[in-house]
Amino acid sequence: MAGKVAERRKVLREDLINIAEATIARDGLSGLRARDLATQAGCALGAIYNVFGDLNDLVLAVNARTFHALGTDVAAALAQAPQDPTDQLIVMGQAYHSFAAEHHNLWRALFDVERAEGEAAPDWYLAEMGQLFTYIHDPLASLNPKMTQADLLLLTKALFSSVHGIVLLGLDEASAGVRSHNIDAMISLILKQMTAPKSLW
Amino acid sequence: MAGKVAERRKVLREDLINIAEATIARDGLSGLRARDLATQAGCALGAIYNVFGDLNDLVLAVNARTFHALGTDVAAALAQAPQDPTDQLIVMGQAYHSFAAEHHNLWRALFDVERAEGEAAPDWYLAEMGQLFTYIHDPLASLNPKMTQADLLLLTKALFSSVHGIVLLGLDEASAGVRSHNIDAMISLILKQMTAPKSLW
DNA sequence: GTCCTATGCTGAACCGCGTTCAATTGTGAG
DNA sequence: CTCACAATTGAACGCGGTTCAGCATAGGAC
Repeated sequence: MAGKVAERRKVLREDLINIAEATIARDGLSGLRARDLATQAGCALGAIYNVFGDLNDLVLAVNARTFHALGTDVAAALAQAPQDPTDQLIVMGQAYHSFAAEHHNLWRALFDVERAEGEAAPDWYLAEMGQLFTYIHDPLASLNPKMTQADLLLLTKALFSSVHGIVLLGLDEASAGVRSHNIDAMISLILKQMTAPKSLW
Repeated sequence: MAGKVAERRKVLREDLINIAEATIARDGLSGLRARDLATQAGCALGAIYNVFGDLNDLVLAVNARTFHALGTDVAAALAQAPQDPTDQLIVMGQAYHSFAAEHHNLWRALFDVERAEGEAAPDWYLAEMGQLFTYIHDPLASLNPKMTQADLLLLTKALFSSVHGIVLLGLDEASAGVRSHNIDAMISLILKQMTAPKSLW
């Protein structure tokens, strides 16, 4: 039977991604153990390495899913948002925060995964990132019709990075009593002021 | 001889911190190995554990130094900055960027170190962080004399987080060709706009 | 059906690493 | 000098990712 092996591996691959996803969500990236994975998947320890080069590759597969889900959430928020570009940015920023808070361990794994020194980011990463940037770019472009592409790109990256930083540090101290609505307030504050008409351009 | 043991340990403690600092700076946090440390310090493997509870404690000691050096750099930049509060914020943000770029691995270790789930941050961390926040808070207060303390704190945290996010993501892709002056441009862009008079308060 | 070979699968073993603790060495009071 | 106690040592432990020699299986030839 042609492709029997390929199919078995495909099923195992999906199983392993599902289990790894659940494990990371529950215990964090450092809670992922090859032996536990094999036990839960009902496969041999070595079988993992027939499907993935190493555990890091498996984590990257989980991350691809996570990143895609993140993109979907942000897109859904954008679709329901008002027409006002500033509101759109705020809604997306808060959707980003919401996703990170609800899937904290999976979201952290996106950034905590080991990346080889000079290695280029995988295609799916660039594609998802590009999509997120487009969502941000478009409202900004409509707010600043005269801005050059280069400046728009800079602004896009700056705002994404700012929201990311606010969420990152905000969730880090979340256990220390920082309230979720404070994070949303900071996101809203930054985005409102950054899109306010007092233009510096 | 009184205190002979204590003195020997003190010297070893300093040696270990120095070696760990150099190792992290060269090879990153994951390049730190107990056996290498012992070899380089000319001590027994177990001796490390007479001085530090575990390797994480040693990393925290390195981080304390790094954080202090960061605070000193930012303070020095502030001291040489113009009187204009916005310029002061920009100079500090760029000093933060500069420190992170020049001591990338040590700076990353500040955030990559393992922190126990519910464990409170150590005192030195809170003290240094408070100092940094004061540097940011004061120019903001002079720019917004009518703002409440709570709002000022929110703005302070939001701006710190934003600059942190810009530097973090900027340096991550630094190998991928993002130029350092772009990071500075983003920092300047955010801080100028966020302190622009078009007040939302 | 039976044999045979090539291919896939398995899990015991390997290695590196943080950490421990029984055995050794050093210390200083009497 | 002696002794009791403390400090130091480094071999050994446990854990976890990864490998690979040996076993199982599939499927073609007859």
